[in-house]
Amino acid sequence: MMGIADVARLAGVSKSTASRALTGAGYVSAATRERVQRAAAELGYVASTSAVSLVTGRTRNVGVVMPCVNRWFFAEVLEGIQDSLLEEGLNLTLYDAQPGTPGRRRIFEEFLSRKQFDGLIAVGLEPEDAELARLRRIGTPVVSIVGGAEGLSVIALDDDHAARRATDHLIALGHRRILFLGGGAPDGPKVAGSDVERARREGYRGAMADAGMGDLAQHVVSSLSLPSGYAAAVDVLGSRDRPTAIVGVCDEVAIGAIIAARRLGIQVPNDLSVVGIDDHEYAEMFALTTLRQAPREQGAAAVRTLLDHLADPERPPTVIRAQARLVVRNSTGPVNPRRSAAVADASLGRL
Amino acid sequence: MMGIADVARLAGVSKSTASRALTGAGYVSAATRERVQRAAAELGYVASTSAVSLVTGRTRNVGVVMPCVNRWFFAEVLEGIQDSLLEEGLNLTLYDAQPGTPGRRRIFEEFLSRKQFDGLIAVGLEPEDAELARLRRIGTPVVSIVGGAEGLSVIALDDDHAARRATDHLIALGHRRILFLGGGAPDGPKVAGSDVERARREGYRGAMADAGMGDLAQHVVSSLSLPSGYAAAVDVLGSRDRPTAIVGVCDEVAIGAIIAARRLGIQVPNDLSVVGIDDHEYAEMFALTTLRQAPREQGAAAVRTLLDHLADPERPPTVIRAQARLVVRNSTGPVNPRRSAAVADASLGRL
DNA sequence: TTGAAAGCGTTACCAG
DNA sequence: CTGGTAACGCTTTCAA
Repeated sequence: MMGIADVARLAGVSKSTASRALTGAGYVSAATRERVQRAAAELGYVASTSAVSLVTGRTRNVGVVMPCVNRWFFAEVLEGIQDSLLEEGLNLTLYDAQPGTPGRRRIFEEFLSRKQFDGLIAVGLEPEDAELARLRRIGTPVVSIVGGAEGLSVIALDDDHAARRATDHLIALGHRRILFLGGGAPDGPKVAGSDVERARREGYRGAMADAGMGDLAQHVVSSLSLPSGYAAAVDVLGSRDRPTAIVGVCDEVAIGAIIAARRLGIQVPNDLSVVGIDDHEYAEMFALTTLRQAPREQGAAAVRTLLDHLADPERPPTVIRAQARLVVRNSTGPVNPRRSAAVADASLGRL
Repeated sequence: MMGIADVARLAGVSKSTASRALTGAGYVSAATRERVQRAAAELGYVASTSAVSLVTGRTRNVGVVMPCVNRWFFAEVLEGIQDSLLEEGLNLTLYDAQPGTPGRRRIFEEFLSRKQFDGLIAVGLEPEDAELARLRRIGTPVVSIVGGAEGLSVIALDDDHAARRATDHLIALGHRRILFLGGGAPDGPKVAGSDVERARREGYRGAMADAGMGDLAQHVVSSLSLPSGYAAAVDVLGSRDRPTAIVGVCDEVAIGAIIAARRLGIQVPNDLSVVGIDDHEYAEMFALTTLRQAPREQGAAAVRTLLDHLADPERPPTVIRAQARLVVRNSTGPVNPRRSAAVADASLGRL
């Protein structure tokens, strides 16, 4: 095991000088620095992280907690975080805290209090009270993506606004029978993403109400996944008085609806308009109109914010709430008068 | 900052005794242990990881390197690893080493040599020679998932075998015009997954050759993603002399082909059979016949193997090569005689 | 069964 | 600009 002592000896200087030369802190003559660096390179010396951390109090390590990594949004955020961290020479310790698992409990009770990192990024966590309490007591800065909490810095999408714009877009195209697809049952059990889903549903409702169509608002339950969106849409679209437009709680659900429509012979966008929220990697393939959020950039922003907090511990928490941009593709179009009429007929029981 | 000294003081014992009581190593009377633990709990004491690592030489931390986290397979493997690690009370440090990025270079040149972890799991890395050399010199055990290398323990799928079985399944159904969809151009640039793709293509070719249909073997390029599979399949299926069956290099590509077929009005499985490799989360929704690999379990197995190496450093490397199991759903069926004839006609130029 | 003391490999402080 | 020395917080001999 090669230590800085070996480097110092080879370079013919003291440990202190070697340390200064290598870390760049403090005065060292150019010649000495050169000599020490050469020696270190020759020996393949790498400083022991534990020793450095022990004495400096910094781990050069950032913790990331998220409820899963196998969903598009989370994976993207994670890559965004990783990229930024790498640039700063910081390590990423991952905690995959799936709700309701013993692993999650352990993460909150043991791992997070180990102070193995200089700061923490929590993504879409929707922590319970006990968990939130632990988060606060961590002692290092915490930045939250998606969800927020008093006293933490937050990077999030304005979900209400996104859903509102999605709905408004459909309304502007003349749609009235607009369905909101996705999210849990109004008083079902709490699952990952349910806060987000609720906010989006509220946005949808708000837009409908503002357009004087509050009584037409309709919500069908679906998990935030493509197969689930597909299954739910098959049910919904099978009925005679089906909607002319669907707001998907997220792109995967919206795409599920498009696939369902195709299978049932319903033309998109002629007979059915579909809009999502995300701008998922599949959105383009399905020509999905959607509200773009940029998860990678959210990840990068979280790292920046965290770094700011690290540099100045007194810095008050900040909240960034981004507005999604509408990306119009080909899954939405003006309401089809024929279908519309047929629907009207159907609803009057004449067909 | 509370140290073990504070715990010791409160419990009225020495640091050594406190340490023994807390770590469980060495003799401590039950009464003392009780007292120390109570004191620790009262103070909310948590041992400093860096201090412990410094003295024990163990970080209780496992590194995981993969070329991306936003693809199904990798995300699943990652969750499998995380679950197992959590159970063992080990931390996971993630390195997302996307090929060709400066980040990747940095990971190999700086991070991996920091010895911040007790062991490393490399997933689908396909390292270049220089990278592999670094991997070997890490000094901690390395377990590889997917790819392998002399001297490392490996957990992998038998890709050749999987593709063979996929192809045999189609042959047994009477198909002759079977296309292999996916993977890079034979001598294109090296991209993530290209070794895997090559092995699967070989398996396909082998099966075709063994059935005396080697000259019918046909390969169309596609990236390992759903949109890419879709686009490639649209091209392929648009032509009059299209295949009656497709082997997708992975499920996403296969599903892309199914979606393409539907769009073109081609019935699956009546007019086209499609088989994939993976058993992706969407496979069931598309009734995709596929060869199941279990990435979570591969992750778990890698952790087990790594732990074995940690427990016994002399343990020679092991290689586990799993055989995928055929899961028959509804995307494959007997070749349709009518279409088959039409194709034969077309190929003779009579249509 | 317990305590004192010696490190683990660095950085940081203080003289020189 | 450089070298000695004291931490950093813990585990681990070694004696008692």
